[in-house]
Order: sequence, then structure tokens, then C-alpha cells
Amino acid sequence: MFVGHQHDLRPQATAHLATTMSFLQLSTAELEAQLQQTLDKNPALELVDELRCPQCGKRLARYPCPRCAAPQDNDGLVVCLSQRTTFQSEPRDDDEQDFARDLRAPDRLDEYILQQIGPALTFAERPIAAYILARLDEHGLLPETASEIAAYTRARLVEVERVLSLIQHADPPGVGAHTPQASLLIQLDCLAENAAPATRPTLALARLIVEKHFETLGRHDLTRIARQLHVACSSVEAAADFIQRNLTPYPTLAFWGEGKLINPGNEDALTPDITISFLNRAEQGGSLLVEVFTPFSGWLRVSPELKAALHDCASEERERWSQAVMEAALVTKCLQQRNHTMRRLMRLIATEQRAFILGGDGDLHPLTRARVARELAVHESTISRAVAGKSAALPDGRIVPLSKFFDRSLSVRDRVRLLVEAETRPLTDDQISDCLAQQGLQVARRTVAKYRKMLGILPANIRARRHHRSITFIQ
DNA sequence: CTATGGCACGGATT
DNA sequence: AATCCGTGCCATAG
Repeated sequence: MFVGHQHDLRPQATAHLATTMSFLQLSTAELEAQLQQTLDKNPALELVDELRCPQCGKRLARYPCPRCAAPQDNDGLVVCLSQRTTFQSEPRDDDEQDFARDLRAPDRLDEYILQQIGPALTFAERPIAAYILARLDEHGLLPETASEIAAYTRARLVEVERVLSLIQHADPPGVGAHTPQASLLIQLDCLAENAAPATRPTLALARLIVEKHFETLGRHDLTRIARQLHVACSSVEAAADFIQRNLTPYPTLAFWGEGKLINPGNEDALTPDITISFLNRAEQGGSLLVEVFTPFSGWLRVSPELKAALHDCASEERERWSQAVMEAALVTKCLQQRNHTMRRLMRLIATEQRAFILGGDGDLHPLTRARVARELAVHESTISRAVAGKSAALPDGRIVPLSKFFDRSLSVRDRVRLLVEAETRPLTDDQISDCLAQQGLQVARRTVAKYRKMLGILPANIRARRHHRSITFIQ
């Protein structure tokens, strides 16, 4: 979602401003499209593999030429498109969070599922599957009904239902269900296929409870269920415990483990605009290499030939070409600006959030765009634009949107997650709040509740025991 | 009475 | 100026 390229020729001042701004907020892919378009249309702008100094003729790795006096008149007409910024970040004295973090599981849920069901799909069913997967919410549930999907994809209901069934029975079982209840039922069915005979009765009872007494189960009124089903209370308890232990109302959580949510609408997490890696093998403690991706490699410049030829041509032509040259100069200048800003921004982020880059969510320091803007002496909106819609690949393979570096509460959320993971008996929101206070974090009870919800953790009275990270086979 | 979730307000952030 | 976020208050369920 970017502002369309202006085909008309505006007064320079506005055009400059507009281009600088819009370039900055473009992701690499979007920038590539824009640039390609401009390259095709504007003969004054050219892309060259290597650049030679107009004075000494030497091949340049930097512009302007470090040896010769910089050609002042050409200033701003050339931009290098291979960006590499390296720097040392301060060695840290305190913590020793140097243990290896486990590497990430597969990245995208929709791809993962598509991989599984792909072979079973007919050609016509593929778009339906793609649509459904795109519409999953962050818990892996499907807000729309099958008939709505059918209407939207102009497919027959039976086809949609078939695809839906495939998705629901693919690996994180229960994905694509309409409600948590439906999801649980599907998960139970999947479990039933491999169930050992001994667990069959429990399984059957669990299914019955979920199907007919879901509401009551939610209130944890087990005795009532037992009474209505004419079953022993202990059996109901066993079934409830089984459900608690092996199922999750949020299928993706089971799959992604501890609270790593994916955002299906956010495809820019796939193609990072920036990579951060270790400069040498010296792993921790060394410097970080930050690399800002650019659409093309090489140099972008205003064609010197065309510029020279400007003088001797008809005045009518000259008008148009001079416009073209100016636009080309503008584009390169803006690109320089963009690169400069991105480089400075990333340097700051990488030093400031070194702990987070090396470690995990809990190590994120609070950082605001406003502060970055102040330190870099640019306007706040500049930082906003620079951050918007871009993502960075971290040394350990995580791909995070740049906005994550500015998440105010990520580290606290992580603390909450750890607390709940380590709990022996369910902690109430108030207790969690107290624990946090002991760690020096003053967080209101109400806020803990919000974080809990964000993490997909059920309220204390519902989660009797720790929940498992994935559905395991029963023996 | 306790634990939560909903609504909404104020201040910070973008 | 618009939006986001933490939080307090209140209703509700157990």
C-alpha cells in the first residue's frame, strides 16, 4: 500500500519530498517495482555494474572517489546499491544468557499445511485451499463458514467442505475449525485414529463432553456433567484431564509451541529487508554485520552521456530530456537518503537491541521511535516510515518485523510466559502481577490479563495443569 | 468474596 | 490528529 507513482511532472520541491518519503517507507520488494518502472521509463537513469572514477579512472568501491577530489558537480547523482554496514557493538558486561537457543520450527503455518495437503488437491481446489489458509485467524481458527467461503470463491459447497476437511485433519490438527469446540472435536477424532484400546473409553467420553456439554465444561462444572451423563464423577474428571492435557482450543498454539503467533496477513515476514548476522565465527561478543537489502546490485546513476548531450539538441527535446535528467537525479538522491537513513537506523537498533538479537524476546529493551528520532536528529515520522513494513532476519534465523524492536511490552510478556510455564499450580493474574513486582516490574493486574490473552494462555481457573506444547499420541 | 473480562479514559506514541 | 496501550472501574460468573 504505497502511493502510486506520479506520472505527471510536479514542481520539484513537492516531488522531492514525496519521493524521499515514499521511498523510505517502501519495502525492498516494493522499491524494486518502483525502481524498475522508473528505469524502464526514464533513459536518463542507468544501472551499471561497476563504477570508475571520472578523474583517475580507477574502479570504485565507494563514491565519491577517496583518492581524487570528489567531483562536486556530480554530487548526489550516483548511488551505490550494495549496502553493507558493519560495526562493533559494545561488549556487554552483565548477563550470561549465552546458552544456545533452540532453532525455530517451520515458519509459516499456511505453507506447512499446503505442503501436506497439496498432493491431495485437484487443480481447481488449490485456490480454495489458499483462500481458506489466508483467512485463518491467529489461533488457526476460521471465522467464516463453509458456505461463505463457497460464495466468495465461487466454488461448490461440497468442494469447499472437502478442502476444509483436508486442512482440518492436517498436522496441527483442528486448524480451520469454525469454533474452538469444533476444533477440539477434530483433534479428538485425529487422536482416536491412533488410540490404544485402553484409552478408548476416556476418548469417547471426552468427545461426548466436548460435543454436548462444552458450555458446562468451560465452567468446569464437572459434577454437573457427571450427573447429566449418568457417569462416575471420576470418569468425567479423567476425561476433563485428558482434554486439558492433550487438546488445545487454539490449534496453532499447540503447533508453534510457546506462544509464537503467526500473522497470516503479514507476508512481509517472509522476505526480510535486512539481515543481521555474526561478522565472523566469533559468535557472541563479536561484532554484528548488518546488511540492508537493495533491489539491484551495482550503481545507479544519471547517465553522463545524456547529461552531456543535453546542450546540443533542439529546445523542444531539451525540455523533455532535462526533465528526465532532473527526475533521475532526484531518484538517486532520494535513494541515497533512504540508504543513509536505513543504515543509521539499523546501526542504532543493532547496538541498542543487541541482547534481543542474540537472545530472545525477554531481552528486548524498551525503545521508542521518538527516542531514535531524537538520537539520529531526524523527524519522528521519518523513523516511522523507515520502520513500517520492513522486517529483519536475525542471526538465529528468526525473521521479525522492525516494529518488534519497538514493542513496549514484549519482554514483560515473555516474563509472564515463563512464569506460567514454570508454575506448579495455576497462578491468578493478581499473583502473576505480584511476581512481576518482585522482579521490579510494576504491572497492573488488568494488564497481566491482557498479556495472557495475547499469549493465548487460558485464565487460571480453567488451566488446571500445565498445558502440553503439542498433541502427543496416547499409550 | 475472588478472579476475569468489557468498556472506556488519559496519556504516550506514531 | 489519529492510534495504541496501560489501567481503573464495574459487572458478572463461580
